[in-house]
Amino acid sequence: MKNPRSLSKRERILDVAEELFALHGYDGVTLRQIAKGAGVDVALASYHFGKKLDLFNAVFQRRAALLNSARLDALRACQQSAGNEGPSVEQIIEAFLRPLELAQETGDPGWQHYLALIAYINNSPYWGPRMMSKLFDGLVSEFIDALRKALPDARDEDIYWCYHNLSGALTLTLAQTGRIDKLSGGKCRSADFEAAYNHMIPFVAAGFRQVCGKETTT
Amino acid sequence: MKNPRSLSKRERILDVAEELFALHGYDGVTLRQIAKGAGVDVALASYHFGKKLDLFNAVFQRRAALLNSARLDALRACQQSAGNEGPSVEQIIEAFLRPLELAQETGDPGWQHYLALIAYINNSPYWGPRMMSKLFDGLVSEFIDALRKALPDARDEDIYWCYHNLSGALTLTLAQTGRIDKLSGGKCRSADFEAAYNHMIPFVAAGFRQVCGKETTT
DNA sequence: CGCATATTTCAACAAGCGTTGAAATTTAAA
DNA sequence: TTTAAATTTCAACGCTTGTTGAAATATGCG
Repeated sequence: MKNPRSLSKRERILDVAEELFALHGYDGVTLRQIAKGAGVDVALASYHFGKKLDLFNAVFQRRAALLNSARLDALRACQQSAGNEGPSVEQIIEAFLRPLELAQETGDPGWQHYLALIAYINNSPYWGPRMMSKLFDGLVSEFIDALRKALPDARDEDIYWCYHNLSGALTLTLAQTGRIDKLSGGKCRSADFEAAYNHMIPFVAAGFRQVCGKETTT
Repeated sequence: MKNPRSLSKRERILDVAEELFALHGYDGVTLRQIAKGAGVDVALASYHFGKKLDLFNAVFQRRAALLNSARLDALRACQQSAGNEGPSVEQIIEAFLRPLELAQETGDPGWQHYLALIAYINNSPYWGPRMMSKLFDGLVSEFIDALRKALPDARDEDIYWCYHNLSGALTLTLAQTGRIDKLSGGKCRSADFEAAYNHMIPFVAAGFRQVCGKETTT
């Protein structure tokens, strides 16, 4: 009985945990809330995942590999199509951001909750260092290498600070706080990731060029 | 006995609460931890502030007015010195960011914790809409008005998205997660706000110009 | 000092927490 | 159908939580 159709309840626990953790953070959610949301007994979460922290990690890990490979594929693709001069800053940033749109493309609301959870973790002084590095530093280093090639005159320090700005803008987007909706009087919608990226890509690319000097490619 | 020298313990509770809330979030901190950190009985927090949520709000409000007026003063100052063409994008962003350096200038570590708390709240889908708007929307609107004048060709929508990018980059900086320290191999330090702003200002200004069209002023 | 008020502690409460062992149920193969 | 394993629930545990009323202490005024 390795894998019967018990996926249902186990998966439902992950889905509810994902949504609640993204909204209220690790300490703001109880196992009983998760169980109630999933229509399941409290003890079932422990049976499937162990401690509360293990469940948190399971939620975090569930979509990590898929997300990482989607972004890495996008980077490889734009590198391939760019010849030996390498891709432009815009193309690299596009590869970094566009795969995140699978959150709406798949129609799975879980992806949106997951990205909000990433934002929560990335912005947390406690969880950030504990969880982000192990899973995302490899990917980020690849993108930074690509940016270094596209900006050969740049000092390393400047590239990292620029990436930091990119990461912050992205993080606030993923967090979905809805603040821009109110500020703009409805002209902008937090949920419109495509509009967010359409503005973020030229914005960030111009910032990189300003701080990190001119490019070699086009 | 309106105001004897009881400021000591009351203030210590606020200081400890500020630091712990910034690090672990609202639900990640107990009143007993705060009391223990302040060297005080649990009940004292309730006596001075009421419910836990009231203490949270008190921490949030304590420095809000001072911070807001410092930033507003900086905006007024750069508007005054800029003649009737108005200040440039750089000058406006500088006025938005530089006052935050009082966190290190005053030598009061509480300011750093406070700014990290702002970052936590601003990035939270739960607290963001509940707390940021009432206190900061007025200030933000003033800065956006100034940016609109400096970028007369821009569509409103574009300005708000660009501000969103600025806000995100700033938020991640204030959160002090230390991720950039590790990623850069020590070349960049999260605690070095001056370096962060020195990179953020030209980065963001270039982004605004790219997305929002050319300026009228110099 | 003596007194009133503000501050602080003490002690306890009801409720909710994560976790666990054992019982009940479902499942899949024989 | 029988059987054994996987899944799910039940019931309870020891502990911590936020909050509160009463007691104790400190403070400042006349």
